[in-house]
Formats: sequence, C-alpha cells, structure tokens
Amino acid sequence: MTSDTRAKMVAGAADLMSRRGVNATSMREVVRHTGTPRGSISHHFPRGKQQLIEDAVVFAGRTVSGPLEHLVQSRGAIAGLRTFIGLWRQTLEKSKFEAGCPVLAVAVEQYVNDATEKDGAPDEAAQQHLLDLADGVFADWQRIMFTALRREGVAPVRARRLAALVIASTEGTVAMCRAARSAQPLEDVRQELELVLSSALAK
Amino acid sequence: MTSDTRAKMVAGAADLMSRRGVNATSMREVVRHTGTPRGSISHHFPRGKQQLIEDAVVFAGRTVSGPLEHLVQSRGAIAGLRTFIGLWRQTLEKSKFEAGCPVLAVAVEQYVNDATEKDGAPDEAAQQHLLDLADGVFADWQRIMFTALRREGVAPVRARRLAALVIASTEGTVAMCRAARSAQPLEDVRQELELVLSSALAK
DNA sequence: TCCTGACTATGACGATCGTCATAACTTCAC
DNA sequence: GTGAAGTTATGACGATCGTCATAGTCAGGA
Repeated sequence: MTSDTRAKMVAGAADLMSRRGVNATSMREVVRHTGTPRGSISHHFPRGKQQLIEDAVVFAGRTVSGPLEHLVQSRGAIAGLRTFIGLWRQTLEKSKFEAGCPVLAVAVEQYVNDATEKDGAPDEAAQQHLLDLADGVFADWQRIMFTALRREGVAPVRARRLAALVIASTEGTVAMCRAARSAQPLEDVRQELELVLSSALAK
Repeated sequence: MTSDTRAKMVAGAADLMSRRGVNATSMREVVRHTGTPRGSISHHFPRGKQQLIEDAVVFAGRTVSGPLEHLVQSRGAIAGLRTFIGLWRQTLEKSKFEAGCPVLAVAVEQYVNDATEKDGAPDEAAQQHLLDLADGVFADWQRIMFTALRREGVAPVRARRLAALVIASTEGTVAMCRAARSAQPLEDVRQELELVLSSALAK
C-alpha cells in the first residue's frame, strides 16, 4: 500500500488547518499530532509544507464532496443542503467548535514561508496555486448543488446563483459558529436556505 | 490628539490581518507597513500583539458598522444590504482580491503566540477573548440588519434568521471571491439575497 | 547472505518571531 | 534652563519555524 503514514499526515494537516489556520499549522505539530515520524516528511512530501497543504485541501474537498454527491443524487437538492450543513455541524460540535473548514482557512489566509523566501516578497506562484485549489474545491461543491437544482427544473443562471449562495453562506456560517461557539447560526441559515430552495423548486 | 501612531498601527494591523491572516501578521511587519516606530509598540500596546489584534478587530467592526448603520436608517434594509456587500466589493477590488475581512480571519484561525506560551498549551483565555470580540462584531452587524427588518415589518424570529443569513453569506462570499480572484460570487449572492429580503418584506 | 531501495531518526542551519531592557530623543510646564 | 513625562531607537533573548544532510533501520529479492 502507498504508505498509511502519508495519509495520516494529510488528514492530520487538514484537521490542524481547520483549527488553527494554515500558518499556525507547523509540520512538527502535524507529526506530533498524528504520531507519524518527522523524518518521513521530506520523503512523502518532497516539496515540503506547500505540498502537504495542497494535499490537505484536496483531501478536505473530497471528504465533503463524496457524501454530498451521493446524497444529492439519491435524494435531491434539499437533502443535499441538509447533508452539507449537517456535515459541518458535526465537525463543529464534535470538536467543541474548535475545528472549522480547512479550505476556508486557505481562502482567508496567505501562506507565507520564511524559509524559502529570503527576500521580502512572498512566493506569488505558490499562493496562487493554493488559491486555485481552494477555488476548485468550492467550485466542485457548487457544481454538485448546481447539477441537482438543474435536474429539478431550476433555470441555469438561477441554479448557479443558488449554488453559490448555499456554499458561501454555509462556509461563512461555519466561521460564525466558531466565533459564537454555538450551532445556532447554522440552524438559522439552514432554515432560510431551505425556504429559498423549496420556493425556487416550486416555481 | 491621542497619538496618530497608535491609530495607524491599528489600521495597518487590520489591513494586514485581512490579507495574510492573524498569525502571518507580525508586529515588525505592521510597523514596516505603516512607517511607524517599532519602539512604540510596547508603549502603545503594553499587552503586546494580543492587544493590537483586539483593537484591530473592533476597529474593523466600527469601520463597517458606521456606514452600514447610517445607510440602513436612512434608506432601509435593502439599501443596507447593498451597502454591506458594496463595502466588501470595494475592499476586494481595490486590493486586487488580496484583502478580505480581518474579523473573519480571527474567526477562522487560532492565535498562537510562541513567546508567551512556553508550555505546549496555547493561551486559552486569550483565544476566547478574541473570539468574543469577533462574535461581538458579527452580532453588531446582525443587529443593524435585524433592526431594519423589524422596522419594515418582518417578524422577530424571521428577522433574526435573515440577518444571520445576510452576514454569514456575505462573509463566506468574500472568502470565495478571494479564492476565485473575482467578484462574481459576490454579485450572484447579492442578487439572491435581494430576492429573499424583498420577498420577506412584501409578505 | 548480501544488496538495494524505501522509509525513518536526528541534529544542524539560517531565519523570523514576540518580548523586554536600556538608552536616546522630544516637548513643555515650571 | 531644567526636569519630567511621553515617546522612540536599538539590540538582545529564547523560542519555533521549514529545510536539509547524514546516518540509521528494515524489508524482500538475488
């Protein structure tokens, strides 16, 4: 098998990133947190921390899009919304509102690596690539919602906007729940989004 | 006057936090970025970086709630929504999608300070206080929207949910725009939110 | 058995970080 | 003018960081 160690590092990095953010997640902490050998970092991730973060972002993307796509295809858009919000609610509550969304962390922060950037300027290309990956994850989640809405009769333009609203508001709400240390905002937003979607479907 | 230096530091910290996040914003960079004297840090902020971040969060909160409250009171909830989204759109475009929301950064990250935390455990109380402040800013913005909706006839419970939806989705969309380096998501979400609000007001 | 390749252990390197102590510079009432 | 208080300048301290080089371990095929 392709090394269980590597997978544990990626999952651990995603978890830590969702709690502390990208820059506050050190590779030393990842191996401490996951019980993996520090010496294996440069073996499994030759491009270093940058590569670990990249893998963590797409890992987090797949972790959500898997169940989401499944539920959406078998039970429709509204069930997909409930699944999406329910997944984040679980993450928040199981971690006592410490963990959030690692993809959002990448979208909010700017990754700076002092070691490889001797000169003042941060590595432009590396940051752009991380943003591309985060954008790709968001676009993937949106695509799933979009497809479901289309299949249930919503016009293309409207479906795109609604999918954007669902993903964006959920991500924002996850952060607000973290700040409030309460799942109340998620509940409020879920109710309103269900109203919006069912009224768009009834049209 | 109570030291122009101090104000510049706070504003500069808020700007840097919105671009890089909390942990990637160093005090040395704040003084570099604002042209303020490094030696004045411990004079104006005896509690150090923690205090600077706290001040930056409430500064960012006021910067938005000022215009927002004004527009909402003179022209109503829908105008308030347009103002709120318009402010973020300006921030994003003027910075070429590098700057975002510093309050969101606090809500997404976890502030860790190696200097004052010799032992492994991060300072629990400090982090909680930052979250309280971020939560307070979000609550303040929500309160403004809530009051406007109430005044225009929306039932209390519904008004609370709608206010939460507006703030959360806008914050989430700002992050998504940063990832996409495009204002398109903000435009999509704005349109849908206007539909939701006007239909709630027409009820 | 031995060798080869994949993996792990460990410590050094240069850098930045936040904080602090100390000294110098202003400003202005007295 | 001369203190004193409010500021600013500067460098040191201990810590962590990401990376790298080197050496060690350990499978399984020849």
